[in-house]
Amino acid sequence: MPKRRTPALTPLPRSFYSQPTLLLSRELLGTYLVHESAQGRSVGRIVETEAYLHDDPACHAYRGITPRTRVLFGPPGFSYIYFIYGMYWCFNVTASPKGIGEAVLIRALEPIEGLALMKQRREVRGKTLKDRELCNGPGKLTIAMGIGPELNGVDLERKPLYLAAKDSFPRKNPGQEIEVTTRIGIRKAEHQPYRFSFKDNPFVSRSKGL
DNA sequence: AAACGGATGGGCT
DNA sequence: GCCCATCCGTTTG
Repeated sequence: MPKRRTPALTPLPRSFYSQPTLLLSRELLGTYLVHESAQGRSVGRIVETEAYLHDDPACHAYRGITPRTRVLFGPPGFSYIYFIYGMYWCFNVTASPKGIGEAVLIRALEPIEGLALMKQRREVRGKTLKDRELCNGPGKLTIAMGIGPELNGVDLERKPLYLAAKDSFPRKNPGQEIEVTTRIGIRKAEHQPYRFSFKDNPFVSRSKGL
């Protein structure tokens, strides 16, 4: 007796990632991040993003190509995963044409599928978390989704890590108004309105930002 | 509700 | 040696 059908998900094509980065940051809202790992499939709906542009001092690519930022200067639609504060990994989607280093940071997801697996991965000091605490931050969602450094630089057009279109699942939350605020946790170019989120969505990392 | 500090390690001047 | 696109528990108002 099937409890729930799992939809066949198709990765978004390269053309999706080829739009201007600020537009892409908006268009990413509502799409589904999918990781098909050995432990199982987990899916989250993107509800919060931040753009990092080539002329933007807060962008890792601002000072040019280094071993770390190499993937940022490649084609759009690849993963850029970096290590932060000695403990966490943050997941980005590369944007902009080859040779220009821009990206979109994925800051929060609404957990859609594989919640038991997410809770297992995110378990903090033996305590089980609420659904809204699983992916409401860039460092949290990589843990919940099982995304680590081994996935840095992979093509998001293919398994095991990819994005699927907004209509891949029945829409849950009403109210899809997009809110634009300043970015969180940065000290350079902190006034730029480069953060995008679904207004009043309970799964975003914070309700503030401006 | 907001502010604060500790954990913890790679990247780059 | 300083800076971090963070998180979590504790303290303070």
